[in-house]
Amino acid sequence: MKIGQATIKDIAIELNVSASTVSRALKDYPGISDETKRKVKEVAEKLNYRPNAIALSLRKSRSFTIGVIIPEVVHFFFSTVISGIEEVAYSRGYNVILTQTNEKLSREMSSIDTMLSNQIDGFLVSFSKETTDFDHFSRLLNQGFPIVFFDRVPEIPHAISVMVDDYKGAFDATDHLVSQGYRNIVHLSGPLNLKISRERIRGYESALIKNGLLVNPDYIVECPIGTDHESQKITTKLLKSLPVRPDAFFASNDMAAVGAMLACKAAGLKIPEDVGIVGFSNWQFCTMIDPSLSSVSQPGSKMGAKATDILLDMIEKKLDPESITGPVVLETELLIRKSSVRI
Amino acid sequence: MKIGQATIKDIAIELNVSASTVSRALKDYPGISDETKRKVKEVAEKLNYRPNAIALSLRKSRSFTIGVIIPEVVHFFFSTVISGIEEVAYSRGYNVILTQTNEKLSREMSSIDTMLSNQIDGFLVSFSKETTDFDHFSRLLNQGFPIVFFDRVPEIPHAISVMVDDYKGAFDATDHLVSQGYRNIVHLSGPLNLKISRERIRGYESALIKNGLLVNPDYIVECPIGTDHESQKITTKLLKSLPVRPDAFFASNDMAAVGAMLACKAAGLKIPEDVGIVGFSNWQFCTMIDPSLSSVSQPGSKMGAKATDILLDMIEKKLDPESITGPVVLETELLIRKSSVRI
DNA sequence: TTGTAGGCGTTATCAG
DNA sequence: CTGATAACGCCTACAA
Repeated sequence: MKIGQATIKDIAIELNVSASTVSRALKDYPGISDETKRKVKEVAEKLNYRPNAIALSLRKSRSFTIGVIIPEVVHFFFSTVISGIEEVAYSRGYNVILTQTNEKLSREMSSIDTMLSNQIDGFLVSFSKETTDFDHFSRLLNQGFPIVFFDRVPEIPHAISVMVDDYKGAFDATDHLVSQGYRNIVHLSGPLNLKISRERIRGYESALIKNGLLVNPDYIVECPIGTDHESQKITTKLLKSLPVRPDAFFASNDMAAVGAMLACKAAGLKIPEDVGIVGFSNWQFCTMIDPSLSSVSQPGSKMGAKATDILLDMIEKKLDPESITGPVVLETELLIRKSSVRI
Repeated sequence: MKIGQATIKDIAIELNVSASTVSRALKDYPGISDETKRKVKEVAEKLNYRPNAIALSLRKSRSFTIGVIIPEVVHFFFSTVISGIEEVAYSRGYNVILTQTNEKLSREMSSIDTMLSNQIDGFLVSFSKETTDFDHFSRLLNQGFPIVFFDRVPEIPHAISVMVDDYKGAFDATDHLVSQGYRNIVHLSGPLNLKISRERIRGYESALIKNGLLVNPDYIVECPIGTDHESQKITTKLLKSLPVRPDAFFASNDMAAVGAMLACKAAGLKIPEDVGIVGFSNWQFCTMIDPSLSSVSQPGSKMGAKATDILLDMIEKKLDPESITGPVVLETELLIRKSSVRI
């Protein structure tokens, strides 16, 4: 038994035919005798033949591999995106090469480089926080290299991107709180330099206005870090400092929502009777806490799946990039649980 | 400007030299005039030359890519492992191809197949819950193919594995519960076909015995799926069926622990006063729930990093597989929080 | 129905 | 110091 993988050549030698015959027989080409096909397949089986994808890639200048560039793997939302990506890629016969930037631009660039070296067929990108200049992407786009951005999307022409409707998600959440009779709704916002944070604030404000409520700037509080710890401290302070006690919190992320919940409980307030709470992202723990946390779900897995489908369509020329004009916006869904239902 | 990537040939033509000269110049081979080197590098830069890793792989029968097979990406523990893997692989110049099995054996096998087709240099594997027969791995191991198992490790000779000390983790957790005065401790176990589950059971039993308590088989209950939902149902039933009401639950994973917590609360039991609870894995939400959940932390990132280092050492022949006799065992740490402290 | 030759991009080997 | 050639494994015109 030869060391290493059996090749077409090995089969050919064994059967005293040419390599091309074997190649054709294996792929059921017309014009190969059934007898030969049978024999070839038999020997292939016997030798445990496995086509060498590398040789194929070289030949076809296609690797059937896509590169995924993501800020951090250990992040629930991104992990769901990866999962969606992997699902679709697998079902369509593509491999996924994964790299995380840890929010470093330098690493983003070097990863792009090695992936290109590896002849990947396209990129799926959510760029790092350090990335403010998009030349390294524009250059590729201009060459017609397939790239689909998700979640964090750049403002450059011809870039195809997939994102969620942050505005509507925030609007729905706030509107729901109002419909439950809450009136003094605090918004625990994300970092104001992020567009998603600003969009969510916009949604929150619109919902208040639509319902004839006043927008009070004191009720919009930034939670720059976004941990439960931070938000717990902030909420505790708010409960004491605000002239009118808030009766609801809409947080820009679930961890912040949990912080608010813990702070309220500590202050002796009952949820949802005294205070309603809604988060954003629908992390797994939403159903595990008590009371269960209402949240605006971001379809991470769907986003990954959608982005991948678009990318693969581009790669396979099933899709004309020109046909996509704006970003693909996925719907969020307000999942109503116990933390915000009192009627 | 040619479409697609520039090749060595393009540089050669541009400079009227041979391809081999270019190849050598680019790699600073001895015996190439500085003048030529300079010119070659200049043109390479100009044409934005990037070596074709695929061609290299074909030539060297090495892809500088490792394959990672994991049950689920959306799983806090595994995402930390992936992160550790990616870190080390990146720093050592390897690519990571990722695949999730979704706990399906069939998918595990087919992923192995495509990865082998892609000439990966080695595997990092945590197998699926369905995997009870390890022939597909043994075969590779016998051929000398580099594989490192992590977390879920098989019991086959010559398999190299990295795991945490499940026995000790479970022992510590149970011992802690006893020290807090809990006496009727139920263990919600993982699937019994996984070695980690059995090790945790062993740790649980040892701790009871050490403390002079009886091991009651009825108090060891399997939660095959491991969701909070499942465990909630199981716990609710247990609370009714067991002759002596349990006063503590040690769960093999945090989600199951949360399920138990919810079930106890629903039954009107106070935590930690009436019932103590400890989980396993230290998921992020442990600190976010009320009461906060004690848990045995598993160093996921470290596990991924360690497994990758070993694998790459094997691949690069820096390591004699024979030199590793037993599994590499990483320490767990019991994080004590409110759910289990009543003294 | 099958075989031959050439090439995908690179590099090792052997000649000059 | 540099060039020609072959080979990694596979596919596909073109020939036979």
